[in-house]
Amino acid sequence: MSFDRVRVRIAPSPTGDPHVGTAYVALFNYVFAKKNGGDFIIRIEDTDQSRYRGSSEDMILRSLKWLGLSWDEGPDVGGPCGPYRQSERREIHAAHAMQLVDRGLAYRCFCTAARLDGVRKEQREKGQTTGYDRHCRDLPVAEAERRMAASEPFVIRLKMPLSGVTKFDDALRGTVEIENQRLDDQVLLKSDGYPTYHLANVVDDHLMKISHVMRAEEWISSTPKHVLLYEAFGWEKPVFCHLPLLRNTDHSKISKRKNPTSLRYYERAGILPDALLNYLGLMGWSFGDNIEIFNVEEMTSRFELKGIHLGGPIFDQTKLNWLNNQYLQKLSDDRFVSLIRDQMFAPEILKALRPFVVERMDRLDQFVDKNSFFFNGALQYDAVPLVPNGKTAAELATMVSELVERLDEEYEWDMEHLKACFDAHREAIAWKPKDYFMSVRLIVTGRKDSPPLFESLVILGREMVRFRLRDALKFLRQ
RNA sequence: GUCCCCAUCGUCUAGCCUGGCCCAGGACACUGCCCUUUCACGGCAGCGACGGGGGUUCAAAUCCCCCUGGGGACGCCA
Repeated sequence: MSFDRVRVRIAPSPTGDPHVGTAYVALFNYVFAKKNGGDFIIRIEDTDQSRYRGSSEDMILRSLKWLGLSWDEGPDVGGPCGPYRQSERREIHAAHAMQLVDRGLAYRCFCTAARLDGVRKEQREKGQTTGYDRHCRDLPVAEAERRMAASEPFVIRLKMPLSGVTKFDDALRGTVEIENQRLDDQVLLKSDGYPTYHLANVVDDHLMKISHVMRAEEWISSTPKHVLLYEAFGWEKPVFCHLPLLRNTDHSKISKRKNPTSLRYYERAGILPDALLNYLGLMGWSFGDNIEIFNVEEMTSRFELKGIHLGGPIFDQTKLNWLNNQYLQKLSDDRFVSLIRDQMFAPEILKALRPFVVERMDRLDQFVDKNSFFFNGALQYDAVPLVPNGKTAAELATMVSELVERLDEEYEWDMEHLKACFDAHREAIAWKPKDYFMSVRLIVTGRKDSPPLFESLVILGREMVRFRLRDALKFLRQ
């Protein structure tokens, strides 16, 4: 038997802002599905309750819609293979894990996190590869039963073969193989009853009849584990295809620390969805005939998996801007007007702004100038005294980089949380409030006479604030 | 460290599979010129790459090997 229909999926994890890498993988999956008359599916992989963020799923779906990518099945539209949210499929995953235990292909492991940490630490010190030492692999059934009865927490691990080689064919790279003895006894089911990525992914891909697994390159090394799982269940494997990883300018995997990665940032920065999609289509793929400007339909008509170039492309803001300019020039009057009016000067933003700005202006014609920082992207820092008296640029830079770290940890973006976060940081480094907040104010708003700081931060949004802080950091360190 | 993946201008890439048409084409960026009351757009020109070494071959960016370099993975995260 083989798959009678092309079905692909993207499986974002709702742990934060919608990521540009998700859009990248989504585009290629989408185009591949359309090219082959298949289905494009979205499945939410929310199996990590510690990192789960309630609003994240909505933001992801919203951003993908903004881009204009539509899906045939997903958590919001449903479909024949639902539910499309993994947290709602826990019983299915647990049952599959148990099936493997019953067949002797998986086992219960009672090792504590502390023990595992210790094992890893020791391995690292000896210069060995870290991995589970299989302490519980051969636990007598009776003992396992006894400890279970005593309600000791446990996980279920897959019994990897101790010898031999596991191989799979990557649609772009050919055969990839790895010696089984290098494979860790992967956790399938966590002690909280949720599945790990590996289990949930394989089970759901199979149940959802996914024919091609197109995902980022970072998954290559765990693919053999997935292959072994397919084999343990006796299921037909999909075609695996690992896409290159988007990179920062320093060639590392793209990350929010070094590059804006949130789709919401690009939307707010006024990048047009078509331009972003077009740019993403240029990453590792080319249209041919020296044509660089194309839409998704055109990309679909020419798309071939084999045409994907495997070198990791650097996400270059400058070229994105150029492309966006090309699209801007082609916009119709109506579209241009509605974008400026509804997006740049959205009524919600103006309303949110009003209470803080009215008292600072005498005439309407001052509005744009006094509040330009709400609408601008990068600010000019050479004309403002960012560094307080008595401090050095290096000290300010250190302060800002710590602040960015702290803000990245802060999930809630409201007055209360921001204030607590800033106060804690300021106290920790013992800066005078005046120096501390004036520097932040200048960095974020570019001027001394701005509306109240926290209100401004809230309205500006996390993405723009992070962008400005990092931008200032670059300025301070140059 | 171990394993895996990758390797053409600074960046995105074409060419590589099916060696010769490639003293390597396009785009971004950069520089200069033109257009222009400014800036931008646009046009033109310039700068700029097959990582190194071995093979195979009449012939290698293209095939093979080694080295180097880069990246990823080594979690009860995905």
